[in-house]
Amino acid sequence: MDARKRKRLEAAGWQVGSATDFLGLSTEEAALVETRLAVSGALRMRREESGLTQGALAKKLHSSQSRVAKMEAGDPSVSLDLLLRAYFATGATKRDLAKVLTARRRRVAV
Amino acid sequence: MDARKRKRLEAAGWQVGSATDFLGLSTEEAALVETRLAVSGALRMRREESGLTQGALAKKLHSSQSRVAKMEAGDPSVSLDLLLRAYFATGATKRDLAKVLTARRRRVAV
DNA sequence: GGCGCGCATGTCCTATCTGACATATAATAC
DNA sequence: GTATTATATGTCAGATAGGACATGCGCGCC
Repeated sequence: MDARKRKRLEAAGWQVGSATDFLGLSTEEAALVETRLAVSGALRMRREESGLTQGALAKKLHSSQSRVAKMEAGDPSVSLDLLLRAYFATGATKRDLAKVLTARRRRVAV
Repeated sequence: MDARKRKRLEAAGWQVGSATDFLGLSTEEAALVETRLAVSGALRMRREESGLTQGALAKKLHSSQSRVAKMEAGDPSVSLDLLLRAYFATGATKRDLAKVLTARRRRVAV
């Protein structure tokens, strides 16, 4: 199974297990998926905190509301490039990103 | 701003180099580019420190030597997804990534 | 000199991602 | 009720990134 396919499956919530796990692929993919999720969560937080709608953010990015929704949903069809572009467009900095990457998984407010 | 983005904006009818700069686009692009460069530099460092050739790393990734060369050169044809996949494949963690993002630009050894 | 090794660069063809659009759902206001 | 607003989901043509391959460059070695 190639890495791309694998990524798609895992991001979609699948448990992909096979011999390749012994080659470190699993760890590497996990880190990537975690990174994506961390950014997409942080993006939603920043957007909501700045009172922007998905449509408004999309306009800033010259993108579309549906794509912003997919970013925040962690949809595997969204690249990290686009995710980060959106994240930075909310005013976040590299330093903010670093924080998000080290932060322990946050419990959502209720 | 890289040529592709510029082309896209211009094709969409924007004046690049003037008004759009005030909308935070410039800052956002800068952060993205800096992030890419930071990762690509860190990748090369980790690869060399672990004594891997570009070809060997490529094999791990099921990619090719030329693409690894492009990653490390910061070539715009390489996505952040691929860059991070490679970085994590060297054994780096999210925490390592966070460090790289906050580190002051390092002077290359002479 | 030639040979091999590691890295860089450019060009294919194909796979994947993107913005746009349509449409659906949910919540609120009237 | 239905209108509006924000978000979610699916699809598609066109744009872009992918691996593979060829080739060039520098360097150490014999």
